Amino acid sequence: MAATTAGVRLEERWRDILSAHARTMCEIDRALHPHGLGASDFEVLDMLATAAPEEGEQCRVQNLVGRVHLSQSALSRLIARLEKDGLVTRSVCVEDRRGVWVSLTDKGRALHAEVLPLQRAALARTLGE
Amino acid sequence: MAATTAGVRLEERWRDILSAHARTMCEIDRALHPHGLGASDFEVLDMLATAAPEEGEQCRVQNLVGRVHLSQSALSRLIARLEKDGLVTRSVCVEDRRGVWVSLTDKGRALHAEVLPLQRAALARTLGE
DNA sequence: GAGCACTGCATGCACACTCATGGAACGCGC
DNA sequence: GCGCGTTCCATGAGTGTGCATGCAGTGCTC
Repeated sequence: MAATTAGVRLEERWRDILSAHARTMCEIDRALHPHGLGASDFEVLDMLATAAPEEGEQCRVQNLVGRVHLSQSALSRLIARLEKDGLVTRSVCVEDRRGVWVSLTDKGRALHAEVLPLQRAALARTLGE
Repeated sequence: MAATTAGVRLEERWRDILSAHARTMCEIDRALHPHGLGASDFEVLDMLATAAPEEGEQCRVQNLVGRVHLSQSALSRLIARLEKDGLVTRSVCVEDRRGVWVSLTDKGRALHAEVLPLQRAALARTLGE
C-alpha cells in the first residue's frame, strides 16, 4: 500500500518534469530559432562561453560529452554544424593528437551574448511562475 | 543584480530538470526496450490503460494529443506502430467519422500490466533518492 | 621497435520527431 | 442542396539522434 502510494507520487513528479521539460524546451527553441540556434546548440555554446572565458582557453570535445545531455556522436555533428556556421573552430590537440580542441570564434561569442537574455527570458516565462 | 541572481537560480533549476529528464528517460527506455517499447510508447499505453479501464471504453486520438508530450503526427505514427504490434486497435468513430477510436487489445493490456512495475522501478531508481 | 588493447572523434545507418500539407468529414449560412 | 471554413487524422519531406563501427593516435609490455 505504502509502496503504491510512493509509486503514484513518483509518477506525478515524473509528469511534472516531463511537462516542464517539454514546455521550456519548446519555448527556448522558439526564442532562439530566429537566430539559427536550437536548445542543444545554445547549451554547447553556453558551456564553451562559461567554461572558457579566457581568450586562449580551449575545450576538448571529450570534456563536453557528459556535461551536455547528448551522445558523443550527436555532439560531434552539432559541433560540425556550429563550425560550418562560423561560431566555433576545431583544431587538433597537439599534446594528444586524437583529441580535438573546440573554441568559440568572436562571432560565436557575440551571438552567445546576444541570445543569452532571450534564453533567460524563456526560462523565466516557463519556470518562474 | 537581483535580476541576474534570479536568472542564475532559474538556470540551475533548468539544469536540474534537464538532467533528471535525461537520466530518467534513458532509464525507462533501457528498462522497457527488452519488451519492444520506448518511453513514449509506454506513456500512450499507460494513458489508454488508466483513462479507459472499462472494457468497452474507447479513446479518441484527439483526446490523447495534448495529454501526451508529442506532436499530432508523431502520435499518429506511434499508434500505427502499436497497432502493427497488435497492442491497440483503431476504428472509425461512428458519431464523428473524422475521428478515430483507439483501444487496448488484451495483449496490450497484458503488456502494460507487465511493464508497469518496470517503469515504476526505473522512476524510483532515478527520482527517488 | 613490434604487437596489442584502449581512447577520442567521425561517420553509416536506421529510426523517431517536427513541420507542412493533403484529404475526408463536419457544421454553418444561404 | 451548395459552398465554405474548420476539425481530425494520415502522410511526405527534412532534420536530429543513438547505436554500432571505422580509423587514427596513444601507451603499455615484451
